[in-house]
Order: sequence, then structure tokens, then C-alpha cells
Amino acid sequence: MDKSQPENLKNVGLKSTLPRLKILGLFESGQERHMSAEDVYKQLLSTGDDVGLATVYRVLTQFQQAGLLVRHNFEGGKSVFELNQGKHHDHIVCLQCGHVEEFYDSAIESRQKKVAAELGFEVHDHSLQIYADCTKAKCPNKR
Amino acid sequence: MDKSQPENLKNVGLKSTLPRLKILGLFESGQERHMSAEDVYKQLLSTGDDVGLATVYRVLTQFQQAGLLVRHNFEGGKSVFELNQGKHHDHIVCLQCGHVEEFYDSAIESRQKKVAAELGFEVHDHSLQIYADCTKAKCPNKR
DNA sequence: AATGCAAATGAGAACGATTATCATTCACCT
DNA sequence: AGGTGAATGATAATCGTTCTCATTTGCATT
Ligand SMILES: [Mn+2]
Ligand SMILES: [Mn+2]
Ligand SMILES: [Zn+2]
Ligand SMILES: [Zn+2]
Repeated sequence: MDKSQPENLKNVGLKSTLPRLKILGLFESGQERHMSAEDVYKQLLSTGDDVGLATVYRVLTQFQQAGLLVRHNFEGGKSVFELNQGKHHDHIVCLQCGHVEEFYDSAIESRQKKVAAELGFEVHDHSLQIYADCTKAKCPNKR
Repeated sequence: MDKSQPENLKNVGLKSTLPRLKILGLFESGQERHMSAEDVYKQLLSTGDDVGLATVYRVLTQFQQAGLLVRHNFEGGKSVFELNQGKHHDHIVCLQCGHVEEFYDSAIESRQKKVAAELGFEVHDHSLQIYADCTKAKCPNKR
């Protein structure tokens, strides 16, 4: 019971087609948590599961609208997607190796609501990324 | 003494040309604090100060590298620039009217350093935008 | 299992933002 | 004023993404 269930798709109003199952399966495989359209496209190509690039873009957007995926706009121009696990979190991105770490800090979260309220805004959502240097062994950390 | 000082440019290693003075002057005029390349281009056109779009892009990047401007990547694809006033701040963007409000919260700032440190990162910088609905009179706030 | 049809796909064109090219013009130092 | 290397601007090129549309597919119905 660890394969992409077509029910997942039917439940959100999307007919379960081969391209959609492959793309969802790739995210569920857990190999790579945060992937761009290009990442997904190349990954599928590499395993012989050819899916058109246009379809990848379309499906990723549909999955996001259906709540299956979450889209992030990190620096670098391209959108990145990840499985929606229900719980919100923010990201730390290593400027050297691109490694992404996730975190959640309730103090930061509540402070944002407070600040917004004081300025007369009703928060919809937010985007927080910390850009830093990580200490991973393979990281070509220069400083 | 409220006009763009050519010294500003010389001091950061940029020769003071007409296009550069016009662009810097526009930001210093205080009319609009956050502007995209397109915003700057159109603003200059509207006052007869024609500057090529390529030059606008080039100069904005140069000003950012020189520390005169700060670049932000809000949602919507295009980069937005603002005068660098030395002090860091984050933004609340209204999803309806695009109105941008600035804020600084030391609790949020310090919490970020702490979170990063615990994960073994040395913070370089960060990007925080709150997307919300504002209460401005002219805002076509739908909800 | 064959049929029908709306929905999905994929190749390629189109698009918007940004960057690269390169011939012409300009800022600034003799 | 003249010389030179940097800056400009028109345009082509690039990148990520969306659009178009002819073809294929999922799936409900015979
Ligand atoms: Mn994540
Ligand atoms: Mn600002
Ligand atoms: Zn958060
Ligand atoms: Zn901040």
C-alpha cells in the first residue's frame, strides 16, 4: 500500500491519468522533497517515464490548486513544489550548496499575525526564507 | 541640496551619467518607494526623460550591487527595488490592491537567528513577506 | 469488448521578464 | 579640443512558464 492511489486524484476531482500518477508518485517516493517543474521533468525522463514538459507544468499547478502540493518561490526565478503535509513550515536555503532545511517557529508565526493586525491587515499567508551557509560536509561553504 | 548628488555615484565607483542620475533621482523623489524596472522605465518616459529599458535594468542591478538600492522578489515574477536606507525591514503586501507596508519586528528577527543557529546555519539574509488584505479605502478588498 | 466523447496530453508557438550583443555615444582625463 | 574606454540603447537572445491545437486517452455506456 505504498503506491500512488488513484483515489487520491479522484478525490480531488482529477481523473487519474498516467502522467498524473507518475508525477504524484515521484513526490511520494520521497527521493527529493522540493522539486521544480524542470526537476520533475528530468527525473521522469531519466526513468523512461516520458511526460511532456507542458503537462508537468499543468499537472503541478493542478495539484497545487487541489491542495496536494504546495508551491514556493525561492530566489532563482523558478517555482519549487513539495507534497502538502498539512502543516505549514518555512525554509532555510544554503547559498552555497542549495540544501534546504525546514523549520517551524510558533513565535515567528504569532508575531506575524500581531504585526499585521496592528497595521490593519488580515493575513492570508506569508513567505519566509532564510538564506544562509550550511555546515554539511559536502557543502562548498566558502566563508 | 535635495537633488541627486553626482558624488553619490562617484563614491560607489560609478561614473555619473545622465541615465543614472535620472534613475537615482526618481527613487530619491520619494514619489513611489518600491518600483520594478518597468515602473522606472514608464515613469521616466512619462516625464520625457527617455532611458532605454536595457539601461534601466543594467543600472538597477548596478545600484543594487553598489548598495544604493535593495532588490525584493515579491510574488508576481518581477523584481522590485527601493532605496537602501541602511535599516532592514520586511513587507506586508495587499493581495487586492498591491499596497505595500513596511515593518520591522525585532522578535521575528532574533528568532530567525536562533532557529538558524540551532540547525547549524550562519544566516546571510532573509526574505519575509506577509500577503494579506488591507483596509485602505480604495482597496477593492473582496472578502 | 467495441463505441463515443469530453478531458488530457504533448509538440511547439507564444509570452513576460530579464540579460546579452554590439555599433554608437558619452563622461572625463589629458 | 581630442582620445579612449566605459555607458547607452535598439534589438536579439534566453529563461521559465503558459497557450494553442491536433492527437490520444480515460472511462462511462452499449
Ligand atoms: Mn518544505
Ligand atoms: Mn521596503
Ligand atoms: Zn511561517
Ligand atoms: Zn526581517
